[in-house]
Amino acid sequence: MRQAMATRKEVAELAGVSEATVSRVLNGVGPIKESTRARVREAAEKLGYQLNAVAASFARGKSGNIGVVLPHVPKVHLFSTFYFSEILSGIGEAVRESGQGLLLLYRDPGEAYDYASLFATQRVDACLVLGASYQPREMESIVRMAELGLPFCVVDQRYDDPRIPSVCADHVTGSYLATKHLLDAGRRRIGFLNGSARYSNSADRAQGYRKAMEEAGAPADPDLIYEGNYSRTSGFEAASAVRRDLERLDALVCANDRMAIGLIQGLREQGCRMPEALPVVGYDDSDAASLFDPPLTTVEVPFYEMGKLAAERLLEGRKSEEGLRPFRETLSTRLIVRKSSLI
Amino acid sequence: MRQAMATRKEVAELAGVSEATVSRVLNGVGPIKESTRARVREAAEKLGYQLNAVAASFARGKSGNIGVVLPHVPKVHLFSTFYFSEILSGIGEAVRESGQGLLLLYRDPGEAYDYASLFATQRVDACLVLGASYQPREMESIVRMAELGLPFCVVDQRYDDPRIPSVCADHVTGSYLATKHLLDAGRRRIGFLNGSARYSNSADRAQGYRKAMEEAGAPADPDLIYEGNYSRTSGFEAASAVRRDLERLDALVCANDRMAIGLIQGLREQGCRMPEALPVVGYDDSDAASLFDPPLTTVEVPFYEMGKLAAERLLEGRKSEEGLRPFRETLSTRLIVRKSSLI
DNA sequence: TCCTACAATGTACACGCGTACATTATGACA
DNA sequence: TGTCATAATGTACGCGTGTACATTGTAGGA
Repeated sequence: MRQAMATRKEVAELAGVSEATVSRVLNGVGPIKESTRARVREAAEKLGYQLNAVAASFARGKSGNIGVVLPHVPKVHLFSTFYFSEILSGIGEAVRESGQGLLLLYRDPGEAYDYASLFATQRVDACLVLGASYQPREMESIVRMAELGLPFCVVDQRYDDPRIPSVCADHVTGSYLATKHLLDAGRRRIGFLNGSARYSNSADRAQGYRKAMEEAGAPADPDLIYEGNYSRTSGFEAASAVRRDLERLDALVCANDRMAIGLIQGLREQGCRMPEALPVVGYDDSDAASLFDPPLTTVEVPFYEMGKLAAERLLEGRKSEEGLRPFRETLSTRLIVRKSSLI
Repeated sequence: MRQAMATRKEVAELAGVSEATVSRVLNGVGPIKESTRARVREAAEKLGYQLNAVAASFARGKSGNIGVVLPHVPKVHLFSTFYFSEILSGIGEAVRESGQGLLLLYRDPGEAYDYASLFATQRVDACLVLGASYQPREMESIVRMAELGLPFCVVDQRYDDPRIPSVCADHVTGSYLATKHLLDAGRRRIGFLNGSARYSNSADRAQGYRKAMEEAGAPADPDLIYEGNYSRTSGFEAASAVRRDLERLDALVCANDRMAIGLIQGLREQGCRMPEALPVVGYDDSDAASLFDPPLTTVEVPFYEMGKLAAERLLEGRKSEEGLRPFRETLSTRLIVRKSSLI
């Protein structure tokens, strides 16, 4: 039942002009007499004609799509993760306003992903990389994109290479503030539950933590640094180790809220009263942070704004003549005090 | 610095074959001598040649993209909503496996959205509609798609028109179970905080609630039915009205967890002890439900599965010859009892 | 050896658009 | 009226595929 679309030729005939003129009217290009424009518009309307976006992309040599490359983690509902969902919301907002398409792409973390071919095959005109890590193959792929001068931006992952554009958050300060908050409350032996070390933002958090500890003259004890993977489950599992070290611990800083929640749940399961047994601070200020019992002291990170900014920068660059210059934006973070860190 | 891509012609020359053969090898079409296949592969590899996806789409007359149409609500971080994020995660999983592209599209709720033109312009080969409502203009647009026999599927919104394919959840039963749970606990005067009436899933919830009440011989009191918009804020605001009616209320069923949480927070702010003052049940079994204090009794809805199923059905239909036949799948819901509904 | 069937490959073109370049209309000005 | 700049439009072609159809190669049977 799908009716064949009217062709540009038919529109041209009906309006009594050439196909080129139809094209010009529909794209708002070049000088056109007002009467002609009206005739063409009318003819197109009457025939129900619409530009074929694929053909137009082809002729222009641009897909009109911005790609967002996401890690595919089996069994994880990626969009349901505060981190990704917020960043994506920001990206969505910016791209929506621009009229470009938003194409979602999955990559296997750790695998080499051929970003360049995304451009070679013209599936995207520019792309945003989320959840990137320091792993060699992943870095190579990204560096290669930079070498080719392709328009892209990495979100929340720092690389030393200055050619790699990125939008990050100041996790060093965020983590520093979280730790200092506990130190100011008189805690000295503060542990740290970090996420996977392969992300720069994990390293940054660790750095901020260490910095605060050193400044306070209570250097971080390596034995009190735990590693999870940012999942609630990993926090839950870390509870055993933390439980064992409980006598040597005054407080704990977690690299995200989910792990903090998992940890608290795990400790409770092991008979600890929380937060009395161990003040905890989270990180991200996710929805869960304020809803959880106890509400989490945490670090607010402008994920939405980061996504939006990254997309906007990319879209700007797309317009300007000689692509976009590499850039690095770092947005600030902020401590939010709630009950989980109080005795 | 962007190096020009090698052309199919060059590959053909290097391999000593025609362009058609190159195309056949790369698409795995038709019988090809093994030695030829190898030569072509090698040549393509050597030249770093890759099919131009846009050109291929153009030649095929298909974009290779599945569209997901989302409502754009200003200031709402759509992906950060349990409902959308779960459905999207499911869709993402199915589409990822299929090798199609996943194109995100925004529509203004209530406005007429020209779905048909999405196809006419070939931006998508099929599409999924999320967050659709009963509003006349929206319905018209969707019916029009059905009339044109376009491949699409509406998620979690029922229409009477049998030509409209959809994947829904059994909210009547879900809401029925939630209400019955309270009735079984001896509550009689049960109120209902619904979401916007323009969604069929709101109507279904209301119906399940009324059904349970009638069966129990305690017909729903219209005065005890409140309306929010599924946001936490709207739940918070509803607290005033509920507070006023507190003497006439034994318990309250909410149409989603966010509103339930907002309501409880609002009532607490007005000096009520919760859940003692009013047992509440939520709906969705979002992450927040189990984290909140008190943990919410709620109804589990397989949003992820719904998204996945809808996408799979669409992708199947794409393969089969004469498109997809209209279908309606209804997935079941399940009550989960926690503390918010206990005295 | 010739014929036939099918495998393997080549030839040629359409797909629908954007746009460089060519051409014609228009109006201002001398 | 003639000239010229510019507006307005037309002509023609390329973009890189997929694929229908034509052609050639090959093997097996009569």
